[in-house]
Amino acid sequence: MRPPRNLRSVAKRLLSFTRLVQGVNVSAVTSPLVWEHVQPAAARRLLTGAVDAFAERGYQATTTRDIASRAGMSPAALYVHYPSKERLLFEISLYGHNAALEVLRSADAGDTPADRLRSLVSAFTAWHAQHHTIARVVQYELAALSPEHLAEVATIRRAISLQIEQVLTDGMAAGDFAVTDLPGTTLAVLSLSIDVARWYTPHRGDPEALGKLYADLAHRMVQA
Amino acid sequence: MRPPRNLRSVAKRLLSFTRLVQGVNVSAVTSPLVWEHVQPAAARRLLTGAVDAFAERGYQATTTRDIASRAGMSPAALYVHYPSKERLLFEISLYGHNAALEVLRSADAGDTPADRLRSLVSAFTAWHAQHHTIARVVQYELAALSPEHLAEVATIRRAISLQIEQVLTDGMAAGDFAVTDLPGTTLAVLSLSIDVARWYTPHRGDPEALGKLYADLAHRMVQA
DNA sequence: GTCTATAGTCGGATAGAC
DNA sequence: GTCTATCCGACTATAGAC
Repeated sequence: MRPPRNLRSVAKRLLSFTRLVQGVNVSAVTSPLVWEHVQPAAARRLLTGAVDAFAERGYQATTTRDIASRAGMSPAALYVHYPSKERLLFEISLYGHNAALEVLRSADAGDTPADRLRSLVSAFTAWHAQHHTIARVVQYELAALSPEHLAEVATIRRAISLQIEQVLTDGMAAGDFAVTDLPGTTLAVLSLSIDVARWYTPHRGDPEALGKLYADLAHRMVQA
Repeated sequence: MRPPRNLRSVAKRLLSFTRLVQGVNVSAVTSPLVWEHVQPAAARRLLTGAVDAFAERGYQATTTRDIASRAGMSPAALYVHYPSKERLLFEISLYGHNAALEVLRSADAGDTPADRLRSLVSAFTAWHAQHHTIARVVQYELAALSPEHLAEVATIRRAISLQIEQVLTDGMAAGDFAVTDLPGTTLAVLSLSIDVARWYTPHRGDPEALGKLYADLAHRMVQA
């Protein structure tokens, strides 16, 4: 005798939705405030559910049923808002890359290259900690994007890299930094912040404090 | 009218096997020398195929058909040598973790904490570059392991972390290092090397040279 | 130990009612 | 815009011949 599938799936979805609304579901940790521009609310719920699922289990291990369930919907409802699972990934990845670049551009301020570098590394690191679920999708799910979508985010990645490379170049020109391998050191500085997305969880400390620590470490790596 | 499936699949497998034997298949880059202890040869071909596939596409995106095909076999033959796809992942992950720890233990030598740290970071970084396919599986596929298998590799990961923490502690005690946040700095040093697995490809330079650069950067991060 | 064939399950995506 | 129901392909793993 088969279980009453309809009742079970409805109950599961209601439970999931309730937990979401009450905000106590530990797996649904993405702040909805970040995605306020995504309308309507159902599309936003799907997107935040996808971010959490992709970050937790990876893109390939995440099912559309899982995403829909986190948003309190049936699997079919997803396709009203997004044409495919990959498109959902792309929207997250594109937004995340742009957000990371914007964080860097806003942080590139200071009287000396050293001040600028500290500000950049601090902000970039804190962003990866604060938004570690989005960052995980940004940094570790590139291979799941379609070739066209990958090309689009790749241009943003180059801009991010250039932002760090420029301040190192300026610091070398001013004699403040001693860098023998510019591309290698650029990559190392970026790398330090990016890897935060791999291991960070909220119980591992305050994103701002981590940013300050990493700004210090990065500065020491390059100073003359 | 259906295509002749038998002939097609046999042809594909023969082609795959031929490329493997000739060693010109860019997707089959894992050196068989590393896995000489895996016997018989068929099991070793499956394992190296799995390493390459997992590193390239991720565990979840890799099919048993893909692995078998890289080894020049039918999907069913895989189960003669391994009871499941997850077991294949575990064998790779366990071996990789042990290899990484062994590299650190062998490298922990030198007259001063600074020499030891440089040696450790240099070797750990070079290993992640040299064996970037294995390293990618080790660092990015933990979530796909069964709880029991994950627990087993987690103990090795703690030993790896301790190896770095110890030399930092010794350097602080000797007054050679100025480290304010020991756990944070330990993680940062490890992080720098681990992230190499994410971006490294052979065209990005010599593993040994990268090791030297990173040893220098890590030393500068902590020196008094 | 390898094969062909397939069982049994699940996934992305669609159809059509409301 | 959401649902239920389902298609259809692909997946892991197994059965049984050789």
